[in-house]
Amino acid sequence: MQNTIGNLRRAPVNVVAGGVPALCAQCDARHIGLCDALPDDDLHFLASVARQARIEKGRGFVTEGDPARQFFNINHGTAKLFKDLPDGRRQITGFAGAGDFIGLAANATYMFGAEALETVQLCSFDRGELRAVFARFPAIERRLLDVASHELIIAQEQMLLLGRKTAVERVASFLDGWGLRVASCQGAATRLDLPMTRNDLAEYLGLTVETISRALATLRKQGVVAVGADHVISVIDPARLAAIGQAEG
Amino acid sequence: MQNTIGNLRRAPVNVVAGGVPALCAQCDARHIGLCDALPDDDLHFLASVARQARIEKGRGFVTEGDPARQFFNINHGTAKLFKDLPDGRRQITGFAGAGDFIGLAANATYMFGAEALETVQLCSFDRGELRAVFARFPAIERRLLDVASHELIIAQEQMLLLGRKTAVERVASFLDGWGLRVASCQGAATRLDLPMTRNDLAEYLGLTVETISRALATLRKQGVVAVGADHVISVIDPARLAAIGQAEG
DNA sequence: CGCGTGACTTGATCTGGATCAAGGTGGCGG
DNA sequence: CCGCCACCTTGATCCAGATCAAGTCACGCG
Repeated sequence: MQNTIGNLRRAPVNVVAGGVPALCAQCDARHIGLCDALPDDDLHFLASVARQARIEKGRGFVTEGDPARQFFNINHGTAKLFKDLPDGRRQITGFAGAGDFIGLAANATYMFGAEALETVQLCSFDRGELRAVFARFPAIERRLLDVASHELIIAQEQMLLLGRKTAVERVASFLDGWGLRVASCQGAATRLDLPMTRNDLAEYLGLTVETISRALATLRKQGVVAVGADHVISVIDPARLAAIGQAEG
Repeated sequence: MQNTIGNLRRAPVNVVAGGVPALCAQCDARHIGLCDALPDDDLHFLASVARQARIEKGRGFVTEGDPARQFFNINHGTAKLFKDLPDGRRQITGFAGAGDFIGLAANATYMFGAEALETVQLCSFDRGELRAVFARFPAIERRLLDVASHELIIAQEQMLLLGRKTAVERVASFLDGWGLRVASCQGAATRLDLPMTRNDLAEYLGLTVETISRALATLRKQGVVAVGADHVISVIDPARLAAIGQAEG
């Protein structure tokens, strides 16, 4: 239950003349997620209540059960969100990347844990101060409702996956979904650069590492993907991958 | 993709002097869910944009893929929400009862199907008109964000269940959760009156009917529950049930 | 350079829950 | 009253994925 963020600091609100706050200028999420709902001017107000932090790879920054004092918005990097059972079984409930909001699914205490898969940069907002932000910018609250609704859709998709899909279907679904995710930022990518280990994948898809490995081998033998070194997976046949993931194949 | 609601009608806004709209008077959800966020006066405005409908047991009223034109708020009865795979595999993503809101997890089209488990009464709101409601009552939008956040917590809990729990743990989790749910309305109940069949349960918990039956038999033999006729299950040892569901036992 | 360690793969075996099969029970229409 | 049908239970067998086991590979470190 220790404070997992040591290096929080009040964000400096340096303003480039006529531009966006320095804090936001090189933020990967400037034009997605929360902040895109605001004109540049209002962004200054938001930046003034934000603190920026850098989380090293492998470091946890949310502990399930801790009082939920802050929201987070990821600027750069990827984190995993998870829930554990007392005996160590773990379910990763999602991966959060640039623009993603962490902390919606919380009441008094966090109902999940979070850990950086790679070095993560994020903005954190005090939950109390956020009330003030809502009052001033109803657009943000509306945006949050949209975000939450979308997360609900993703969550239901994941329940279908966990409850009903086979191992190969789960892996295909994941790769297809991850492809769409990066495609929405960059162009349609054939080369996926995954930030997570096979073990993370297993904990996300409700399987074991060995089964992930075998499912990837199956997809490779079918000529659907090519498995490279260092977490790189190339999609050879995107249509087939999608079909398998949707259980149409 | 046919319209599954045949008997929608414009709700009459009969006002009992100094009271709540007649539409809302005997609504089970009057003091939970959406409407509790409003004083009686404002309720009239809300009622004026609501249509009330009655869905017979076993009747579907949302079809995945249909254009998402309305939100629903259940007044009475229970419905199941689900997602299907092309080959017929089904995952029930949740059960919605009085006060529960249906339609958050949708964008242009519904991303799930819904069907009444017992005769259901509900209010439906046109999504367009709801914009106007938001503008007039920001409290509702805030409430919806709370609702969505809470649903997100439930969804993550369910992912943990589907991805990592054993059959007996899943059934225990469900019974424990259902017990808490009815306890929050009525007092702590030892006698659970379930509206769904064993098959629904299986589709909710990612199992088969047979496994549900066996898991209940196990819990019965352990003296944790008693299985009665007609969907009645009595909780003999609530603490033990909760422990098994949380995988602490 | 050798050694230790963490991530991954592949093979052999085991097992929890699925599938297949056979009743039991109760409501309901004729 | 009977026969049908939907729902549930219990038993026998099967199998997808877990578990156990053994390597391979890349990398950091003394």
